[in-house]
Parts: sequence; C-alpha cells; structure tokens
Amino acid sequence: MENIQKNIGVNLKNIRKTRGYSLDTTAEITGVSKAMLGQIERGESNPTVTTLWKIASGLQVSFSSLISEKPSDVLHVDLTKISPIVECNGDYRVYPIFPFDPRKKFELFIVEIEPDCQHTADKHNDGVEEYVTVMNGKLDMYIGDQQLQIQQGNSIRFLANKTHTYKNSGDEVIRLQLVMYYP
Amino acid sequence: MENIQKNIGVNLKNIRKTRGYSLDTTAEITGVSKAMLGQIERGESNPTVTTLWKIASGLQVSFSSLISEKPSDVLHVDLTKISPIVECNGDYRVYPIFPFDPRKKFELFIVEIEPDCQHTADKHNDGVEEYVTVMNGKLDMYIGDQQLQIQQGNSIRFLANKTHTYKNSGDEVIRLQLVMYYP
DNA sequence: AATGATTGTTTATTATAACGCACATATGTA
DNA sequence: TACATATGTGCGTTATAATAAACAATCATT
Repeated sequence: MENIQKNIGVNLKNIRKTRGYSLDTTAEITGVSKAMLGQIERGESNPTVTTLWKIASGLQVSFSSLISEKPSDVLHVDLTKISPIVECNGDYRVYPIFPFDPRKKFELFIVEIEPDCQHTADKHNDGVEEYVTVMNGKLDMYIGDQQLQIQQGNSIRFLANKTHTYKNSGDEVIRLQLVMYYP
Repeated sequence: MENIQKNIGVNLKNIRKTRGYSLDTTAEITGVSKAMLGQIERGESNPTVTTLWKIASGLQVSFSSLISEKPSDVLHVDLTKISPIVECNGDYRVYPIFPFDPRKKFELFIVEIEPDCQHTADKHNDGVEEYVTVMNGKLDMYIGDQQLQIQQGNSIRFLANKTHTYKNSGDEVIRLQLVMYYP
C-alpha cells in the first residue's frame, strides 16, 4: 500500500459521499476546514494525526477506516529478512519476529548465542514474564540467585523482574525462542 | 482515547526501546530526523501521515501499532446519539449505525419514514446490494419497473444499480433496517 | 581525570499544513 | 431570464511540522 495520502483521500470521500455529506457539513461536524478536507480527498495534502483524529472522531469512524490497512490474515516472516539487534560483538543476536504491538500483550523473538558468549539483561518491570524454549544447544541461565541449565527442546518461564543472564558454555551455537509478555 | 500525540509517543518509544534502537539508528532506518522522532516520543509534535508511514514502514510495524486504537470487543450504539441524514423535510431520516468501513464491505442503517413521505435514491454502482427489513409499518417500493409492498417483519434484497423509491402510503411511521453491501 | 564515543535535547531555518475568504459552477425557484 | 442556494476549488496568510546542526549529558576505556 503505497502513497497513503491518496488512500486516505478516497476513503474519506467514500465515507462522506455514502452519507450524503457535503464538504461544508463535514467541516462543521469535524472542525476541519472544508478547504483542507477537499485537499485531503484529492490527495493534495498530508494531514497531521490531530486532523485525522478530528475527522475520524467527527465522522464516528475508526482511525484505520481512514488509513485502510489491509489486515493480511496470514503473515509470513522470513528470518533472513530481519536485521537483528546485536550485542556481545555480534555473538548475541536478537531477531524480532513479531515486534511489540500495544494491542497484543507480547512480542516474540528468536535469539542466537555463539559459544563462549554471555549476555546479562537488566530486570524488567514487575509482571513481565519471559518464556524461553531452547531449540538448539544447551543454555546456561542465571536468574537472580538461581542457576540452571536448559537442555535442547526444553523450556522455561520466569518473572523477569530481576537481572538474568544467558550464557553459552557449549561449543555449538544456541538458538532459542523467546516470548516476552507484558501485563 | 484522548490525545493521540501522547499515545503515539509512548508507543513509538516502547517499540524503539524494546528493540534497543537509539534515536540515531531509528532516524537512519526510517528516514525521519532524530529531532522529530524525539519530539514525537515526547508528544511535542503532531506528525503527518507520511511521517508516521515512514516510521511504521522503517520499523516494520503496522500503522495501528503506533496509533494503538483499542479494538473494543463490544461496541454499544445508542440510536438517540446518532444524528441522522435527513431528507424530505425531515420526514425521511437515515441513521448510520455501523458506518462505512473499507475493511468491511457493508454498512448498516436504520431508516425512518413518516407517512406520505417518499424518497427516490439514485442508482448505485453495479454489484451494490441492499437488504431491507421492515420493522414497523408497511413499505411501498418501486425498483426499476417493479412495484411491490413489504409488510411489517418482511425483508427484501435487491441489486441497487437502478433507481429505487421508498414510500410510506400508510398512516404510521415506517422503521426499517438497511444493509448496504459493496462488492 | 581526560578523551572519545554515543546518547537525547535544543536552536534556527525551511517547508508546508491548516485556515478564512473569495471565486466559480452548477441546481433548483419564482 | 433572473435570482437564490449549495456545491467544490483556488488563493493569500498564519501556524507549525520537519530538517540539519550545534549542544549537553551519559557512559566506557585508557
């Protein structure tokens, strides 16, 4: 979906026309000048969020009704297309698979840890949970004062309100799935 | 959801922080200056749609991830709160119950027709269908060259690509439900 | 401490979104 | 025909979004 301006324009015009509103009445309802409304419909303007908000609010439609983003039912994510967040000189790589979405309450990562690499994460807010599943390798973890080892194929869930360390003591790369949950 | 600017700010900062990006790198990825990004995060700016688009696109998140509109699972609509589209000197009133949404392919109205009132609608585009259910009164309709009468409780579906007329020949107000479908 | 690198903020300038008003073009009314 | 009302568009002005560059604050390493 390229060129939102054009998109918003046709959407707005559709909504307005199907209701039989004129630019004048629409301007009155929304509090946006009719000149601006006309320009937006023609794709000649680049509205700000507050303007869009006034329009959506006045017309009693949702924001995305104006944006019209296609809610692709199925989303295929290619790991090689994702640029990871790297630490540990590139030996600790975090791939955001399904990034943070405020509507959802979680996000999903794939993490790769090279041998002899160790990463310590600061404690997160109370209630934040991590769900870790080790897919390849053997993972050493230090959570608060606990120490434990997760074998390949096993999983762990823990409250992340304390500093926690991921460590690869083996000789092969560790790949793990990480689900982060925010309350 | 009041004050979108603030909302967008915290959303953007959340996404950026959870990925460990700095303003600089975010600016590089999105093509939006880091000064602007900072102001948006602090709610001090009122971004345009293209700016939001660049951010969403660069960060590979959906538009509504930034907007964060909570998709209220259940929506209660109060008819008395809806200002109708009136014609026929106020004797023909159309209440948009679930207004046009490009993602959906239909919209829903309640229509009230006072006695002795008649309304003729222009033909719509090919493929557009109307679903009419009469809830109160007795409705006379003229669709193309057809003429018919719909009793209380009955329904009708027709292709709206020809002019069609709604008429109240009785002595009580007609209330009907109208579903408009766009192909 | 001193240096350097990286972070986010502030400032000055440019580009343009938004407004109000005037204009033009219908569409109907006496 | 002339008049009236309502439609959408164009124009000049003002407010402000967006940028680039300078600045300040934080942290790391020597």
